[in-house]
Amino acid sequence: MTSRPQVLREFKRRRHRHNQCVADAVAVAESRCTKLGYRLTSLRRRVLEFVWASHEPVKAYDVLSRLQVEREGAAPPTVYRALEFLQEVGLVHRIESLNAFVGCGNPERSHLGQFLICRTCGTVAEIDDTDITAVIAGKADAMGFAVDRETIEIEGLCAHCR
Amino acid sequence: MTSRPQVLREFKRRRHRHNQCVADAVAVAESRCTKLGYRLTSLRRRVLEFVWASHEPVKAYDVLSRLQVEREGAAPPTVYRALEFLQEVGLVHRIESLNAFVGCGNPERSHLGQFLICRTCGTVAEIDDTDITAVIAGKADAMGFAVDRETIEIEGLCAHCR
DNA sequence: TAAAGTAATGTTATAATGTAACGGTCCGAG
DNA sequence: CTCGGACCGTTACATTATAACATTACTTTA
Repeated sequence: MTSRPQVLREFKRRRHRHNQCVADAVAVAESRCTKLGYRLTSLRRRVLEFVWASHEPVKAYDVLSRLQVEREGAAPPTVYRALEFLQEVGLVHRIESLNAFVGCGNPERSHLGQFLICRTCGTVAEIDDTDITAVIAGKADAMGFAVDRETIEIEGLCAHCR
Repeated sequence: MTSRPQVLREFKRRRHRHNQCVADAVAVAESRCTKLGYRLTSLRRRVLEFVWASHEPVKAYDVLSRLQVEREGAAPPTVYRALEFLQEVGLVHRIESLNAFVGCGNPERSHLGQFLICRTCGTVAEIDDTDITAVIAGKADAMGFAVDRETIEIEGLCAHCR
């Protein structure tokens, strides 16, 4: 098992310029959609911003509530469709164990979905670790299993909350 | 990364004496509950049997339908309570990405929840792999994160379905 | 630029999944 | 045998998600 350079995104410090996180995410989204020929409509951008409202997973119906403040006719499909789009483009991940969504800070690199979830503060860190992927791929391969998608959600206590 | 002996449960052959799987599971459940001082009531046993009806994940409401055939008053809480109990005792795992449940064949050893899920035949294999756990624990540790629970659900194609 | 085609969103309804709360019943300990 | 806690019945409701069809907005091309 060789160790290679990899994306190790960290838990955000409690205080940081979060507006910047959102702005960066939107900028990345713009360029990614342009590159792929998809449309980041105002609805999709707004939903993305709501998902990025924190580093905690956000529920679809919470996004809906916020959306309804400014968009009268918003209904569940409005949100679910936008979220589905954002997932397909890799801008958002779904956390299966929480029925919730988090922004992906690095859509170019990762569609894996390896998450550390703090059960106290709720913050999620996405790690896109090639060693983990490699070990799993190796084990799966030994069983003749071809991996398509991995869902890895690790619950525990983050460094801040210990 | 040293390789140690580990439980590598296999995908079941298409044709096998499945009654035996169920019978074994119930026997294990009996002895485990006895050992821990819990009661495997007839309701809980029946729900366990329904979960073991196949090697595919079973939905709570499917269990409910079957239960209602023989138990007039069965309602969602009936099933969810039994499933919660079975999970706590380690006899059943919840597959988060499917909102469904599978039996655990080896409750003594594993509460980890590492699953290979074939997207064609739906069959699930539980692997309780110490290498995977170790790699993840190592990475988490490097970030100061203390792991409580891991949810690992790998979707792909099993050897049969390739 | 107008028409036609496609993508996106609005809208209504409903499906699927899960839980709260309270009351009754059963079972084992004393 | 009776008391207390565990288990289950029952009703109601909360949460999460999708189907289906109508309308609007955008893009392409003649």
